[in-house]
Amino acid sequence: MSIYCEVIFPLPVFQTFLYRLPEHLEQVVRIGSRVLAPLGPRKLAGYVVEIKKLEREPEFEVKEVDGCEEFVLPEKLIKLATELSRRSLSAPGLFLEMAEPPAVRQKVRMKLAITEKGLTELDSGRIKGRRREILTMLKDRDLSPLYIRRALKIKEISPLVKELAGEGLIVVKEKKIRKKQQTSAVKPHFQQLALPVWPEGMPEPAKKIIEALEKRSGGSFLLTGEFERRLEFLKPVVEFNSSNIGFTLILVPEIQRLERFQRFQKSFPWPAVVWHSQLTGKQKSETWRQLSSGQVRIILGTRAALFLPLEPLSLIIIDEEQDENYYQTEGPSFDVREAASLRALLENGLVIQMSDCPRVSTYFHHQQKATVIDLGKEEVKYTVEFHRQDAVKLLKGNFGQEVARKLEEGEKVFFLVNRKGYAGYVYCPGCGFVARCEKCRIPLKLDMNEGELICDYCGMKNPVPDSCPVCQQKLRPGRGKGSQFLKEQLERLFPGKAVELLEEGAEERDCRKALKRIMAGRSSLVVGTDYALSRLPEKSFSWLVLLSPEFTLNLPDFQAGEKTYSRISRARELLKNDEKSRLVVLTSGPPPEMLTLAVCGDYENFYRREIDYRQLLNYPPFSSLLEIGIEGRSLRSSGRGSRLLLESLHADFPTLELIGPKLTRKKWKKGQREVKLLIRLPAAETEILSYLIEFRQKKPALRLRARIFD
DNA sequence: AGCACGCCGACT
DNA sequence: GTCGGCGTGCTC
Repeated sequence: MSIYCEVIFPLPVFQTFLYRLPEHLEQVVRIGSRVLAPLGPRKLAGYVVEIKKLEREPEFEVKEVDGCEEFVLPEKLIKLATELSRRSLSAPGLFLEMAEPPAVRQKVRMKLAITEKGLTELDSGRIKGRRREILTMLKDRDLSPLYIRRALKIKEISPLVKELAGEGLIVVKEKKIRKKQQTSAVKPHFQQLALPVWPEGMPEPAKKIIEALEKRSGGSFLLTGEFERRLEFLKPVVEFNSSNIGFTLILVPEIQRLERFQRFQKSFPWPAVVWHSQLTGKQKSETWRQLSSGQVRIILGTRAALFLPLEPLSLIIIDEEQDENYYQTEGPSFDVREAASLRALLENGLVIQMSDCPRVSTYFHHQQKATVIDLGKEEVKYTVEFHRQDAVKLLKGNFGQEVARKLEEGEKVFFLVNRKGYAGYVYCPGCGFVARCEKCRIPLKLDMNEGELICDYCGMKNPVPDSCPVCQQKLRPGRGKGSQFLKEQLERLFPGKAVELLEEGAEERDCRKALKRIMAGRSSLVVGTDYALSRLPEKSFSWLVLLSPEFTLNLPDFQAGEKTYSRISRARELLKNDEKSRLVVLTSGPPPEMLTLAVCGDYENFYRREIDYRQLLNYPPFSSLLEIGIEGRSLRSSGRGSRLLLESLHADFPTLELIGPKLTRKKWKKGQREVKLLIRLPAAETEILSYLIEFRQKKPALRLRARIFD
């Protein structure tokens, strides 16, 4: 009787595939083995999740596994992927892919070449249209299909390639890029020190954590307070864990945040490594080798590091737990904080979350469990002032002269703005016409760098019309000025001073250059959006000007308050905390109390207000919300899908409270839109999740995404 | 994801 | 008529 195995492929599908194991692999393949198997016309690498015997042959034709690699994925990571898939409604294979060691994936480079027959046919003039264009391109040199596709703007190239190859007009040359380094089958492993290290002179809460680590009883703590104090507190804890218990993983929300840990990392006697998705193949292989050597005990990284096969992973530290980057929307969407807790649970490990402005729910839950450790913060020394005035008007008066004086003293000023581009819209002063996107119907944003009108929804770029299409008057930029406008005004008001603009869309290289100029003091005026917040060095500005920071407060989002607080909190980090420094807030109306609390870093009072509001409106943590994203192949199909889902939810869960639906846009996939539903969850979340999984099976063309707030 | 199949409008 | 676009369904 043969032995079979179920295989999961890194595809956006929710099924396992059954294969027969050839005899010579029966003893080799294990759960977690990376195997090569035929799927349709192609061969794919997947992971074995089950090995079994069958009473009788299944009805469908079963193919045989083709080969097996040495690498075996730990079962815990398979469990993690499965569980994350269940909660997020993303395909499990996509999570498994994240756990892949470097250099296992073999890349194949495809090149197309024209044949003799192709050349004669081309000369004969019998070939027309697209086919002719492709052959003409190939006359000079071999090209990859991707290159041709882009050059000729063809949507689907593979049928064309197949056709031409079938007629013998071109040949497909496949070149396997050989693996530079074979990943060792040795997984990262942990070596306990011969002599346990017991740190001395620890504060009481640290002892509590160490006890939990030693017992391997799991659990979680929330560390609040100033960053340096957090590190100081963590040092003996990490030292204890890393010498006696297991690996320590420090997670940061984005790559830029790794830098802050450099010094911390070096304060330990063991080599620490960094792991994130931007490492090159070579760097990954090298890091993997270091991990396999058993010397490394501390890993610093982004979400990608969460899937490293570290055993035992006894401590996961999550830095800046409030950071929105922890919710990944690209690829398989999931919450890194949730995944970290799951991973810790599988490893009997402990989680420490850190932040000086934790999410309201996080703070609430930890307060209930008495696991908040507050290390206190620095006293605010800078002065805070509010103005109800337009930035440019303000700068033209006394305020501008003070800024000029500051600049003469060699100090730096940072302006935080909400809006990219030059103006939010352009209009005709004669008839009131506003230029809009033809597809999305929203006003187009004026971008001076591009010299174009850009749609914020679909990313479509349009040339700026010379005049109003209705009455032929000259169009003007409207109110709601953006970063480019402010930069232009600053350059005019402070002639001779370089103004740097830091916002998304700039080349990473240009950004680095700008940062260098700022650091060197060659540029002292900086305009930036949120993009700048994570890149600018801490405590390097003596003036911080926030332009309409209340803007985000009014977004239709129950988390608007905490998001605004966290944004301001992050901006405050850039400000030098001394008597000479100033934080200036420009609002259009009277400043909401929330802002006053945020600019002073008064978390306690912010929290008290916010938690009252949440209770009043029955938002998390007092209820659970389920966010469902529905993405179809077009807006129409997502809309249809969302209505269908709504109806069926209403029918099967009559008491369910629905908030939504609404449209969301995704910047990274221009033009694609998803419909978002928000549901107030009854106690049993599993029930509704299984319901959604069933719904997905009935409507496979829709991509569902689930996220739970509680 | 890739690929095939099938439907539909717009062109040599 | 048929070419190319797009929606749907399948892969052990």
